[in-house]
Amino acid sequence: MPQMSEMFSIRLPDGSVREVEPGTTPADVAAAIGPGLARAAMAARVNGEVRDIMRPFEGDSELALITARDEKEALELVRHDYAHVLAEAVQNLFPGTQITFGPATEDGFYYDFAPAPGRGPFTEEDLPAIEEEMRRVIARDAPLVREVWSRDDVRAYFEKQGEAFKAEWVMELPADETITMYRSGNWLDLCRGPHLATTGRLDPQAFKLTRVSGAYWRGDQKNPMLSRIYGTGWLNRKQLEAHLVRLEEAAKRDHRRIGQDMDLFHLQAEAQGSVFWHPNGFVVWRALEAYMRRKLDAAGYREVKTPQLMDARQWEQSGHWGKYRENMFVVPDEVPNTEEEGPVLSGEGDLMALKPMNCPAHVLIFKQGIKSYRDLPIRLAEMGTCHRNEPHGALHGILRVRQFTQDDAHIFCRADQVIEEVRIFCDLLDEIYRELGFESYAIKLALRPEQRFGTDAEWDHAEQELREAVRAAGRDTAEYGWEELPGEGAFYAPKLEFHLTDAIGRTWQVGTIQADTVLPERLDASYVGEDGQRHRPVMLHRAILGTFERFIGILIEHHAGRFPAWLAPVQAVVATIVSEADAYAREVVAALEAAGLRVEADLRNEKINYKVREHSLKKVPNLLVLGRREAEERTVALRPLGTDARQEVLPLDALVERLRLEALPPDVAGKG
RNA sequence: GCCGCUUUAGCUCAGCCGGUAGAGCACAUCAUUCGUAAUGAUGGGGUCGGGUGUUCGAGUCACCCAAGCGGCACCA
Repeated sequence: MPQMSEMFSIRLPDGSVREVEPGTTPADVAAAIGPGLARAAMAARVNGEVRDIMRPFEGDSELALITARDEKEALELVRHDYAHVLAEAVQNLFPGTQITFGPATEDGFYYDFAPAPGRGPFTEEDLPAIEEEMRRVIARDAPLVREVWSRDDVRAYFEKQGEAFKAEWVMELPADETITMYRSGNWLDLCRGPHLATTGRLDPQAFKLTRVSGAYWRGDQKNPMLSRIYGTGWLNRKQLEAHLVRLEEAAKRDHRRIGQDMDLFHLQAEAQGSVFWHPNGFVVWRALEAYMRRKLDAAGYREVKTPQLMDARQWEQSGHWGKYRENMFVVPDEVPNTEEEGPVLSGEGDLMALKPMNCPAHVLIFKQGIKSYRDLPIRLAEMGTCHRNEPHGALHGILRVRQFTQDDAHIFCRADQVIEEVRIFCDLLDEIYRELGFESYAIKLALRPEQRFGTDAEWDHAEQELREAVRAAGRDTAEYGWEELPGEGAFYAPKLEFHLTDAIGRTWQVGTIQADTVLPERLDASYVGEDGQRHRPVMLHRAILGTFERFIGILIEHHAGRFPAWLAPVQAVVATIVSEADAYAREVVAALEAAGLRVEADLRNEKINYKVREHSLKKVPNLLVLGRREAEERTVALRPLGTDARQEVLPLDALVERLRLEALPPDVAGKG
């Protein structure tokens, strides 16, 4: 009979306790409870830490077995294992390939490789063969065995294997870290784990390699570029298929595709990164802009318009020339020499730059005349068009462009007004996001970065003020995904970021507000205080939509092109069935236009089926069908977008009033 | 900027080993007046992203450039 002290007490989630001998593993406990659980158990949570199910207990422990029901942990485990299997498969097929890192991601996994000498990066053509080999590795069902190694042994092993990256990495692990290797057959990887008991626990039909790409070693542009293989991985085939369907659905919402289908805008090489807004797309822009103007007017902002071009010396003074020049478009202030030479310049003129942001110009407006503390806060808004020479690889549809228009504003206020102004801003932004049809968004506080201006005391103060403002607005809660992001702030100030969640759960950072004392200082902005002395105002940089280009892109994807009526380029199409209804159709169009609606007539000699299809694909919110019957009875058959053939027939007057109300912008609709 | 892929008619795409370009939709004309997601026939339309080279001959092969796409890096 062994002494109690030699036994470990294992406490299970139901509160029961089992005494086990040293060397016992969670898998043993699972087997003792029942064969079903033994089969289902993928890993173990031991004292709060997820561990291998075959790793013996090291003392008295709290144990919870992880099964597929613990979806978050289970997915993370299988994805990490798929990455591991991917690495093994690649090395089987391509000897000489070096392994580096391979983590789980949001919907799958990736692994970064250094291709063998003489062999280029992997291409998509390699993927089917690699998938096959992964299935063979899974089928071999080798145990994944955790082994504790010494740092020097690991380095010696990888150096011998020609694995320079792994050998480099192991030397940089923290001194107190237990270094583990995972063995699958005779294949070894440096890995923290945990892993499933064997590769055969993976479903060979629940993963798919999706793409290849380059990625810098350790995420640093100065390092060599590795070849990354991405995959998506799930617990079972059904989940994988559901995921692939979701990807297809997301692709259908792509704003570039819808922008073309609905004739909203286009992009072309001659104006790389700038948008050509077509009449349809610009309707959306104007409706959104008019809405924002009403909101800002009502919130005490004054709108301004400032120059596109300013002298380089001004940008020097604001600090942009030093920090931001490589992203600025600089133009010489001179005319071409001769007509023959075309746009050739001598280079002798002064330099000017297109504004990459509006802040300095707003400070210059603030500085005109003397401001009293009584004047503050002063809220200057601008639909500010800016140019930034973004890295070309960053450009993406209309979401990331080189010319864009911000819903920008700068609030100049006293230090004691910052919290209240930020709080008011939070409320305004909340109202706008809801009116624009977004049900949820998250608020993040981006804290001081490593490279920054100002003292720690100033940062403490600035960060604390933003925290307090969000608390005052009642939004520092889980509902608003409130969290703080260390190191993510701008170099001159911490910032609040507002991330919208769209209809299919993706998030987009759009709004921001940041409290800045640096620029007022650099540009010598001041106001006269109660004490008769000059003081520096605080400058709050803020945007709600971010940019019109990006926000409209997000709206397109959020609504999948089916805009609410107030934003829709065409709000209704009047489609006739027979030409006898043409005259009446013109009357209907005139009545709707008189009510302020954007209407088009479709009197073409086409079948009604054809017209329904075409306008449905163009996502026109209301189709008004007129046949002989409607013309005689002076009614309209209304078919709202997305409904089936059963339409509602209304008298003309009622129809006009109904569509008029439906097309009111959200800020007007509530007010009768 | 870095890695990979792509670029053929307005759109979506096909063109095997190099032999002088094709489909569907769209567009135009004609016929059809047909009640809720594609009526039929006929027709027009492309210096195959740009450049250089290899070749008797290049949409097809090689190299350079550009743009687009997917990532990486960037995102005051």
